[in-house]
Amino acid sequence: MQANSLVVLDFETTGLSPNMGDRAIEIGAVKIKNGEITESFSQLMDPGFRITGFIEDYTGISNHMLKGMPSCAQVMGEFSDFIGDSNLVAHNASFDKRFLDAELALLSKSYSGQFACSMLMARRIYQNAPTHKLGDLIRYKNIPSDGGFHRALYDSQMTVKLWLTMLEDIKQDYGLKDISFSLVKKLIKTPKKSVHEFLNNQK
DNA sequence: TGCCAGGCCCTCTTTAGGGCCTT
Repeated sequence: MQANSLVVLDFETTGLSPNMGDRAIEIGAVKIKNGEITESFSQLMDPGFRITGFIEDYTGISNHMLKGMPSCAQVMGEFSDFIGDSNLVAHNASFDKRFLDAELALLSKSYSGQFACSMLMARRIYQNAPTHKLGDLIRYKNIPSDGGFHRALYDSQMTVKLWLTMLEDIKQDYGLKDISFSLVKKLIKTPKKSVHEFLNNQK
């Protein structure tokens, strides 16, 4: 079982809204246990229609690359097995959750883990960062990267690094030995102006 | 071809509007 594991995931999609007919075209994910990367998942998938030039430019994923790739149903079925009962993290998780829920609903599948959002976390921990975009936060924290954002596995790998950096910063700044997923969920619900007080009370 | 959404969060707020994030 994977009760202690966390899956950090990122979708590339045909647009912003599954309610408007958008589909996933790539899923990238990294599984971590006790702060260590144990597995990864990366797969392009055919949404069943041509993607726009904007999405080709934005992601670097072309219609040519998607031709012959397995269907969303096949890939998401495999991804459902990958995530198991892990908790889930994504940057601006409300976006990735919408697509995960929509794709799995088409397969009559669901998942038992809970989502946490690295962007909402960063807005609380790094309140002075100029922006809370993933790429900008990576630069803000001087985390090594080659700047090749907007592919699913790469972005999920960068999100893992940001996530582990945030946990380490909290531990050091507030003298905490361990940070549970439930503590993270409470932190994300804490108003920004009360974050310092909240973390001080966790000792 | 060109267009689309939605949750969070702040403020000149809560009977609202707009920027930030994600593709």
